[in-house]
Amino acid sequence: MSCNAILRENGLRLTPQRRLILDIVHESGGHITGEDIIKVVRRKMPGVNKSTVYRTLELLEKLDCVCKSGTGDRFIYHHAEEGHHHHLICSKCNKTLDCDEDLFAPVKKVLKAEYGFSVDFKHLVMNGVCVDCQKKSK
Amino acid sequence: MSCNAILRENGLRLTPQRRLILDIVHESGGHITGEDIIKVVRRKMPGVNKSTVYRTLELLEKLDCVCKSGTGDRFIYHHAEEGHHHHLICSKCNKTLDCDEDLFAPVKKVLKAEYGFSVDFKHLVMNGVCVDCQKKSK
DNA sequence: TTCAATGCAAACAATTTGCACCCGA
DNA sequence: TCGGGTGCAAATTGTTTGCATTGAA
Repeated sequence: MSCNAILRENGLRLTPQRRLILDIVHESGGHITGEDIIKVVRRKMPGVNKSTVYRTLELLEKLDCVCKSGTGDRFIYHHAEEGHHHHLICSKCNKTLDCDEDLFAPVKKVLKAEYGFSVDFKHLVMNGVCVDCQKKSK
Repeated sequence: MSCNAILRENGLRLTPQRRLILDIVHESGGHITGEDIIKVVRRKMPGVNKSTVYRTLELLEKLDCVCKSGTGDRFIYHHAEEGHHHHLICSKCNKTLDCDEDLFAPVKKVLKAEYGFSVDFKHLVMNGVCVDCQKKSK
């Protein structure tokens, strides 16, 4: 179901601001920080307030239109439709990569079996060093 | 090498404050947030300032005596000596659990092979629901 | 006497909240 | 006209920084 439909279903509207924010998250490909969303918003639709951005993100998260994860010092958002994937963030160049969630299926199983913990693997952020930066540092 | 030794080696001192903070991180078993450290400090040694706490943590991290990981909205610290383990944080009760890092060895390998990404698995924080809360919600 | 160490207050950054106005169904 | 939606400013939260004082080697 589209975000628009989800909104309507809850008696909410797809305002230009919400449309914009939704688009930005979408266009980001993988994921994007709240701060960066605000930057883009300021460029594309000046006058839109950051509180609107955060409120919209909160709303969209509640409606499962976007996912929110923590990267250590801030939050990142990504489109829920794009399926669950994990985030690889290069600590050298800050570039980000996504990887498939299936990779973690075995781990998930073990955690459940051995620790009784059912992990929410929608929200996994990993730091490390990407290929390019590894080459550079040689 | 003990933290004390590491400090001395760098011409630094193991002051009562540092000793206390080190102890708190140690006693926390798994890991503890900066805020919680401050709370315990206030109880055990009132008058010690939070800036001292954070500065000490920063120092201890630089000296590899403690590790710092981020959960999105805050940081958690744990003793470096206790080896690298990952953190399971229950999103219902906020209880935390640690799991072994070996669990992720296969994943690490795949990420390296398929994405060329060398993950730093010292700092992994996972959200989910713990056994107890799963029972409760039934 | 020197410089590491601390307390205090103020700065910070990212995010959240209170409030009043506005506008569309 | 009712309440969803927004902008604005101020509040919060966790953490960091600047600065002057203190105290141990």
